[in-house]
This record gives sequence, structure tokens and C-alpha cells, in this order.
Amino acid sequence: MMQRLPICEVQTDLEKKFTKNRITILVGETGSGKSTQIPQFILRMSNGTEKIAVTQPRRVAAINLAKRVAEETKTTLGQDVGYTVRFQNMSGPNTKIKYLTDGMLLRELLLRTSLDQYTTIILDEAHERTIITDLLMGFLKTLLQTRVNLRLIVMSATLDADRFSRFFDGAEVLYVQGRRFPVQRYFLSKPVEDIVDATVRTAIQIHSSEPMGDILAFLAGQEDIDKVVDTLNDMIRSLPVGLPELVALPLYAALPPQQQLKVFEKVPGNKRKIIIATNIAETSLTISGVRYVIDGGTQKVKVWRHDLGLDSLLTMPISKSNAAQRMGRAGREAAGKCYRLYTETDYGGLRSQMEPEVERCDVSFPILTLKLAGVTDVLGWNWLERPSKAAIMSALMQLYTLKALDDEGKITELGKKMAVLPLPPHLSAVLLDAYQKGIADAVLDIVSCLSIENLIMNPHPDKRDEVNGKRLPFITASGGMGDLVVLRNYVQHYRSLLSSEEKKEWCKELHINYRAMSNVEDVRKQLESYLKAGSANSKSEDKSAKLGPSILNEQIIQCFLTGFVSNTALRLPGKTYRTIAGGQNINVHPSSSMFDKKVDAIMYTEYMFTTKAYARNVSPIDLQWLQQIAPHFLSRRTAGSDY
DNA sequence: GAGCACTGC
Repeated sequence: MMQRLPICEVQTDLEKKFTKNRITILVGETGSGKSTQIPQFILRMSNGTEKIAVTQPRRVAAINLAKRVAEETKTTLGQDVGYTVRFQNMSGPNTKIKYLTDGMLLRELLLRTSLDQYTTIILDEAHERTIITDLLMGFLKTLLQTRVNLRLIVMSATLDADRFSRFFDGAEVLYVQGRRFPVQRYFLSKPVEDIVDATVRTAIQIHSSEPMGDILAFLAGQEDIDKVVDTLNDMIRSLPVGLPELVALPLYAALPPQQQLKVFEKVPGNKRKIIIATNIAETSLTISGVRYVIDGGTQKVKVWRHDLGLDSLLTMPISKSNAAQRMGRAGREAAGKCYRLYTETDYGGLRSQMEPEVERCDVSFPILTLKLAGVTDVLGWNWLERPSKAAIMSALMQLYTLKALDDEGKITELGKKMAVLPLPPHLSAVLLDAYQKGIADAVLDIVSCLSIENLIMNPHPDKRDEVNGKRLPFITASGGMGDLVVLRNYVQHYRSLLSSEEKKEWCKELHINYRAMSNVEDVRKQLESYLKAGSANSKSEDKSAKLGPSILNEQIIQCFLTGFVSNTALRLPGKTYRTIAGGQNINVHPSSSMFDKKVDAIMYTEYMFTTKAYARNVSPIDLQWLQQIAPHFLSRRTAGSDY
């Protein structure tokens, strides 16, 4: 018989609280069953009259929870219990418990404003502090003043509930126990010098002295992970006789899907599996059979520098909350052990939570969202965590440059259209400009590619020449017009292939992610329909197919320039460029088709610091285009600099 | 001549 969930023992208590309180903060550890049980409690105590929305930061979580609750309630998925995520709606007008991504609820909020189809809203995993969950909390705080019959439950897996409680004017905090097995933790007595070496040695030590059970190791990035996997594979041959075999597997998001699936396969016979992963294994993917965790103590974090318009990818220490989450991965099915590759003193110095996303990202998207919702004073809005004044000012400037806001900071008609497209503001601006110019058909291909992650994959060093050879014809066909045109060439060729077998085979040869490519097609369809719905009265005929390739490509780049004026740079002697906006040195990334081309000026869609400052998705531009599209930008920026 | 964590509409 299934073991009773801890939460069921306090069911009547909780129901009393939910009846009394309009806003409740509920802290429940992993395994408490809060995500599946609380919505059912609410439904039962109302005799089935409530309509409940439960948000999740990730799509798979929303889908899986809905499936489980439909099973538990013995109903058909999509009837009483359902879900809504992008591209998939398994819910109907009679759905009583609906799991949805937080992005979907935000969208419903923006398009219908009062969420009056729901009587209870549950924000789950609020401790993750995604930009969208944070925004939802701010909007709901206001909404609760007018929607007097609305109930809100904020659920968090960590003990940071005070912050939520204070935000909601002292809302009551309830705690429920989790159910998990004890995990013994170990610290190092002195700091490590080489994390790869330390991980390998710890893995071998566990393997040679501990009972069977798989190992999960957390490291910051692909480079270290690959090194550990290679080293372990070399050492496995020289393991003492009588020791079981050790199978080392990497796991990170950029890995081809097929290789990712290997970590879930059972290894046959008397073997032990060790998975070396990024923090994808911390929340997004759960692997069963893990008894031992090795925690490297770091993670990579994207940090936005609004003063430079630059993203940096930095390796940083994790937080205590991350450490707890990683440790918990060893105790899901039985007692486990966690080896932390840092000292107890280092642990003591870690911050308790990660910095919320809204404090380290470009906030032009949240600011535009607030403007669409009618917020005039974005600095004074009730932010759960307010971004710095400088970050907000920079976002306002960006939105003004994109013509989403007018001189007074009010949202324009264009801005409203931008805000409802499922794209970052820059790309919305590009697409709307293309629609107006009648070349949306072509630009849609590229914008869709840019909004999908891990589409064009890095081939392994030993396969690089072969793959680059296969890619070359598409680069040649771009006529030196840069990476955006190359992307479109890929999409067009993919689309020209008739069977899915051919498509798969071609993607494999060029190391293009097939699943991502089919997502590109879904995104394209969705964007196209939103675009048409948003401008029913100003229908213009698309001329993409009628223009000659070189004219079309020039016009494509000019459209992108309207969204990325500030992502432009002029060539210095040699192969470096200097950004027009900030006067920073910038290099064309070696994976770009423009890497060894020398042109006077470039535009790029991404500017990121890893080992150097690199421009990605690079196109050549004519300075006259810049002059036409943004004369003020060019004169203002170059007047005081040293060109 | 790089090699980049993760997620959402």
C-alpha cells in the first residue's frame, strides 16, 4: 500500500487555515506532497466549486503534476484536472484544478487582467524566484484588493518564507514536513586546488569503499564535466580486480537529447553509474538510484551588466539552499551520503539563497510588462525585490530606443504589440518592423531560431572538421551576409526535406538539434498567428519570396538593426571591433561565419563575456543604414568618443 | 580559434 503523505496528517488543520486566510504562505520540503495534495484539499473543502490555478516554473513539472493528480482522482486528464503550457492545452471550461507554467498565468493576467476564472491561485516553487513568479506576486498583491473572493497560496520549499509573508502584509506561514531519508554529509578539512582531480578521487573512493548505489556529481560547466568523464573512463581500466565496473556519464543541457537519455537507462549487471552534471540535475531532471552526491560547490550564473549591455557567464559559489537541494538528491529513495568538496567554514560563508533573477538580468522585459499592465511609476511599483535604479533606467532607455515607450515613458501602440508577443522586446521590435515592411515571412524563420536554445550544437573536437565541411555550403550560400542569413538557410533547407527521417538524418550530420528544430517550426507558426491577430486591419502582402536574395538579405539585416542598434561595433586595426555604444573591445566568436571576414561595421544579437568579450550571431552592416535607422544614436554616441 | 548554467510565453 502506498505510504501516506505527511501532508495528509495535517489536512484538517490546513483546511481551517485556508478557510480563514485569503493569503497563506506554505513551506513544505520536497516529498511533502504539497503540489499534488493542496489543490485537492481546496477542491474538497469547497465541495468541488472552486477553480484552482497552480503555477510551476517548468513545463514538464506542470504536465507531470496534472497527470498524477488526474490519476489520483480517477478522472480523465483535461476534464476536472488539466494543464496549460505553451503549445499544449489539456484543460477545458470545466477544469477545476489547472496546472500551468507561471509564464502562462502571466499571459492570462495580461490579456484578461483580473483572472476572474479562478477562485484560488497557488504559486508553487516560489523560492526559485524566477522573474515571472516575482512579477506575479506583485500583480496578485494588487489584484487581491479588488477580487475579494480570490485566495492566494504561495508555496516554497525553503525557509525563506518571512520575505513572502512580509510582502503580503504579515500573511500566515504554515509548515509541513517533508518525507525523505537521512543523508550523511561530509566536508573537506582544507580547500581543494583542482576540482576535477578532487571529484575524480572522491568518486573512486566511494566506488571502492561504499555499498552499491549510483553517484551524482555537480560541477559548474561542460568543460570540467567532460574532463572528469574522460579521466574516469581512463582510470576504469586500471581499477583493482574484483571491483564492479564504473560507468561515467555527462549531463548538461547542451548535450544532444539522445546522450541525455543515457543517464536514465539502467546499467546492466553489477555496475555502478556515476553521472557528472550541471545544476540541470538539481531541479529539472531527477535520476533514480542515486545514493551518493558529490557537490563541487559552484555553478555558472549569467549576470547582466546594464552599463555595458553585456552578459557575463561567471562561475560562482552556490548558496546554502542549493547545497541542501543537491544533498537531498542522495536521499530520495534510501539513506545516502553527500560529499561536499569544500570546507565547513566555506559553507558557513555561503549566502542562504541565490540572488533573485530579477536582480541580475536585463529588466527590459519585466518593465515593458509593467507598462502594458498600466503601471506608470515602475520605480515605485510593489516589487518583491526591486532591481537597482540604474538597471531600471537602462531598461527604460532601451525600450525608448525601440520606440516601445514615448518621451513621457508611456507605452506606445507599438510597445503594446511588442509586449504581447512571446519574445524578448528586441526581437519583438525586429519582427514588427519586418511585418510592416512586408518581409515577416523571411524574418520569422530567423527570429524563431533565435528564441530556441541549443539549436546549433558544438561538434566534438574530433568531429569538428567533418561537421564544418557539411555546414560550409550553407555559409557560402549566405554570400558573406552573416550568421542570421546562415540560420535562415538551415531552416529553409530543413523545411524542403520531405520526410522526418530525412530531416533527422540531415540534422544529425550538421549537428543541429532535431527536436529544437521542430520547436522552431512551432514557434514560427505561433508567432505568425499572433502577428496576424494583432494587426488585422493593417494587412500587407509579404514580398519575401519576390525579392532577389541579396536585396532580401540586406532588408533582413536592416530589420534586425531596428531592434539591435545598440549592438553594433566598428572595426579597429586588426580583427577586433569596438562597440559604438560603450566603446568596449569585442571579438567575433570563432563559431561565427564572420570570424575571419573583415568588414567595417558589424551588428550582433548577443554580446557575452566568457574567456573574452564575444559577439555572436554577427552580420555585416553598412554605416549608412545605421545613419538612416538611428541617426540620433550614432551622432550622440560618437560625438564624445575617440573615433 | 571558442567550447555557455537554467527556464518561460
